[in-house]
Amino acid sequence: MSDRPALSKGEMEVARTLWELGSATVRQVHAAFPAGRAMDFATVQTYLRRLEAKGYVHGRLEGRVRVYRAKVKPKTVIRETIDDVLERLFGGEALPLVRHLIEERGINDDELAQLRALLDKLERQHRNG
Amino acid sequence: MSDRPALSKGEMEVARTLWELGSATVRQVHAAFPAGRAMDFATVQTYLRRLEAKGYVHGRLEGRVRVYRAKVKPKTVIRETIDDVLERLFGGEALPLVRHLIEERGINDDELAQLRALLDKLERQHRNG
DNA sequence: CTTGACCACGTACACATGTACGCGGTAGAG
DNA sequence: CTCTACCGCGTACATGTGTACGTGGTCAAG
Repeated sequence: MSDRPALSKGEMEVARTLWELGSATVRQVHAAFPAGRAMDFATVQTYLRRLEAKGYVHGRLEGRVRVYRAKVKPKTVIRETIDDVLERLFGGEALPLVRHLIEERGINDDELAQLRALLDKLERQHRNG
Repeated sequence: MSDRPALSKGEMEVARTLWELGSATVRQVHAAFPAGRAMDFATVQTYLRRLEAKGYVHGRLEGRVRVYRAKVKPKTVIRETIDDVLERLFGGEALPLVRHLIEERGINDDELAQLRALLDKLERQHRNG
């Protein structure tokens, strides 16, 4: 299923930023980084280059500036990443992770309600589908 | 919060096996590896050494054999790992990940029921606590 | 005592990752 | 035209990771 090399933590952060921006130059990605998680301009540049080498983004020279845009959708990357975590931490089972998230991390009333709605929807789909 | 160096993928697998065994020698960990995910004996050994260096396990010579046991609980590692994933992939929000797990990965009726029960329990806790 | 099985431990090594410098080119300011 | 600010790109390098070999020592069988 997964063909491209997986993303490292750092690469992931840069990819995430690029997804948010849609399309951006090195400088823009660099600038968009949350304060407190600053990294050097050149570092961002390297990450983008590596992301391109791995096939996750595509960069095109527009004038004298290279503009990058994502080639792989966040959903895909998220799925691959989560699949991996699931495999390594829970033997591939999704439910234990859901349980962990709900039990160990605080879920507030609002989120609880959203979850419940989600379950309702799923149940309807099961019945119909 | 997290002080020890994070576990790499491979280290995680070995740690997981050790958690299952509770306490084991290199050979036992090696043998306990699921077929299809075999790795060399020496590789397991190296991982255990590194896990010890990172403070995750503790090995003691019992007779002429080194017996390893986990120093850090799975729950702790899982939490740190998930926190990390959450941070990098979802900006720290737990709900989107739950949503992803429920929507993108198949959850069957049985699991759905379990989830629902979990939510009920949580809701009671919220009301009482 | 000799041989074989087994093990701890040091060491190795290629590739990945995190982080960054510096050269050489160019667009715009003066 | 010259200076400056900026940028692409090649390169670097320490550390992390995946994977493993070989040496030397020890217990057990013969």
